Amino acid sequence: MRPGFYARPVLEVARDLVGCVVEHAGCAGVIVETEAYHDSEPACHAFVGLTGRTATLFGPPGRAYVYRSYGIHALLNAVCEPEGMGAAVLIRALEPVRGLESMRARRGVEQIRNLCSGPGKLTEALGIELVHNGGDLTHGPVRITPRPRAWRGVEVSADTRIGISKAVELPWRFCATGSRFLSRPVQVAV
DNA sequence: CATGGGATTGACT
DNA sequence: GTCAATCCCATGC
Repeated sequence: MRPGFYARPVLEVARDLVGCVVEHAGCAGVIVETEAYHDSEPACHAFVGLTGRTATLFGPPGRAYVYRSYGIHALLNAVCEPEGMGAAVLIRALEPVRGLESMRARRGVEQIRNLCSGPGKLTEALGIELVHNGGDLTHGPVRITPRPRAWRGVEVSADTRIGISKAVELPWRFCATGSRFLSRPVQVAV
């Protein structure tokens, strides 16, 4: 990504990352779902301040923050805002575009829609592990590249975040409108 | 040092 | 709808 892309307010980056491409180990997918986290609100790991666990979140923008969830899954985030701010964008779902056979082998499932439709699924599909925590997302090995031409005008929908117990009301989830590869559908207003 | 709580998923009723 | 699997680490004594 261009210099300074990640050193912006996390809500802007979360919206702009939709349509961009995550690559690792010969696999790639277009981001169709993200969530923003910021140290000002209690759902963010950085809310507790600077600790060993959250050091990456407070570090330079444009790095990967990878952590283990529920003892099982590795979840991929992009660190945002200037160094010293604890903020990141959680990558929640991809539309697979390259390396589908490798993804199928790692995931043990065949259906394309089931390969990367969740934050723990996409890290398993691409082979992203805890060792990638702190890595540079512009140079790899885990990389994020700008929107392909076909995704430049993608429409983005906002929704509330998933799977958290605090600050549940914030509309900080961003999805490619109408995508069939989301972890869950966007809540429709009644 | 002991405890407890997850930014989840898949299997099962 | 329920529930277990299972790792990391912040917190509190």
